[in-house]
Amino acid sequence: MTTEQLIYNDMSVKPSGMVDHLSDAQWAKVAPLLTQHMHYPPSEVISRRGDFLDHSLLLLDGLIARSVPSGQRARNTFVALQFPGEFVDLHAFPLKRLDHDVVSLADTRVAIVAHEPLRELLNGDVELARKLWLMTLVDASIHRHWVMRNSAMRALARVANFLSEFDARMSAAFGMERQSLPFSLRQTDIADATGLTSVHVSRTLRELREHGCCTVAGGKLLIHDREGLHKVGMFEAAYLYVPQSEMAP
Amino acid sequence: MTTEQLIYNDMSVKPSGMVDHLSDAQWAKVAPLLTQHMHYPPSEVISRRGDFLDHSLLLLDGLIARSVPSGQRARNTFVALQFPGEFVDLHAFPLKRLDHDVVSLADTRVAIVAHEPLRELLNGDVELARKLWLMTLVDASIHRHWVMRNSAMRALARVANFLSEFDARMSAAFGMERQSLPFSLRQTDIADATGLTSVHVSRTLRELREHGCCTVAGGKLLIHDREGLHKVGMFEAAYLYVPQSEMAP
DNA sequence: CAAAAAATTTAACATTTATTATGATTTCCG
DNA sequence: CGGAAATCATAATAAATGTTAAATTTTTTG
Repeated sequence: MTTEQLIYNDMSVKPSGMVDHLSDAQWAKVAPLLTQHMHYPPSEVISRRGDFLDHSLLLLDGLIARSVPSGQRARNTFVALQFPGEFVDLHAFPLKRLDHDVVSLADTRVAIVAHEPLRELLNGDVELARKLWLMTLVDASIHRHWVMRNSAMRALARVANFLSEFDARMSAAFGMERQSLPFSLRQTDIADATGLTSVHVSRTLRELREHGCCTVAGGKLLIHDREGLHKVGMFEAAYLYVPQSEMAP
Repeated sequence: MTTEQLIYNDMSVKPSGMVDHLSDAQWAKVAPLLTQHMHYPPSEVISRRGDFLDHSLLLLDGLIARSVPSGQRARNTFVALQFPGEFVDLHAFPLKRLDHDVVSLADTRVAIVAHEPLRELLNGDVELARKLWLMTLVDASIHRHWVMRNSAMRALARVANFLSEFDARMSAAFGMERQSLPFSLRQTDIADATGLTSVHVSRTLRELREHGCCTVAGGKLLIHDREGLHKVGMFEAAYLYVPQSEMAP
């Protein structure tokens, strides 16, 4: 509940990740709005469903889930994850009312963008407004993929696809692929994201491990065979619309 | 494949439905861009995944599915439905590349909005641009609900919730609630939308019928007990962001 | 470091949903 | 109108996943 409040001033370096859809010039216009930063420990509810927001968040570091009450089970359902370099709830700028909780899943730093100055800025820059629109549409594309994944894929492929997405988006955030990734999700979190039970997630992760694809343990995701993982999960990254400059530096 | 091409000119009356988020003055600006109309029979692929679009569609009449290849089963997965009064693929305006097919599920009429004049219009009207942005964000909110529904609800609740959404969005399109709705979906379409098999959809519809909630037959959805249907499906309409003026005339 | 709490693993069993197949019904079309 | 095709209903069976519970491991905290 208690949050450390800091004032950073150097946002001059554009973070890697989704925000790289912005040109350097565009980033230079947005960065001055990001003066206030917040820090949250894991499992903190940052904003609540139903809240009317006058600001949005840019995730700088850590991991955030967008979570709704689950249909029938006791737990929640994650409808989205956000990675460093992504806006968390930019949709609240036009939409105002939040339809999901925003929850930290790791030690998390965010920068705050107040809607009022953002409105001023976008009123004067149609191109920039369209870029931010685009970034919310990438979120929507990812939502659609989640619908497909959780509706039409079996547990093994589902978890493999989910971990592939995690890997791809972390790669975008880092600006490079890695064999070992920080992975702060518990198995119950994977369950909430994939619509499985944590017991079945455990079984499924064992299977992926035995296939030689990857290992989830000790807060790390180890990718042993990226190509194999993608194959099991039928993963194709197009739906992520990862900015080109990041993936081909 | 063959499509009848008509020229209507009277778009002066704003359709009911999602597009009612626009004020009358805003509609008056958009309507002149909607001069070209198209008509499609059921099960026509209107646009294909991967296409680069220079236009978007406003659905006037009928029903449209946004469909992607299914993870492992033979069939497709529907990631969205669009109802009359809704834009079908407005996201293609900023995003350009389509990540799903657009398929008619009934006799369908659409109006075409070319992106070029739309860009001109929106460059000069920040408020209108923000409204269109908002309408794509309502789509995203519905996507999130579909993630939850298909991830966390059991078959009976899932189908009940799906039919409740169908009813609510048709009500918005009609401008009123009805006890009997045109329903051009086959059971395989319900299956594609809910991530179930058509066999299981058949069982589930029988159950809903025996509960006295609703009947799907002969191209109609008969709502016998709307409240009961909502209860079985745990349906709450907030995520649809239905414009107020429509539902409380 | 030790105790407590949390997370993971595993197993046995229950339930839900998928699969396959067949017959009945409805819709389409000549 | 009648035959063909599509859709729907149902049943039997199989497979996937959920549930419960207990043992183990890991992490957190005093």
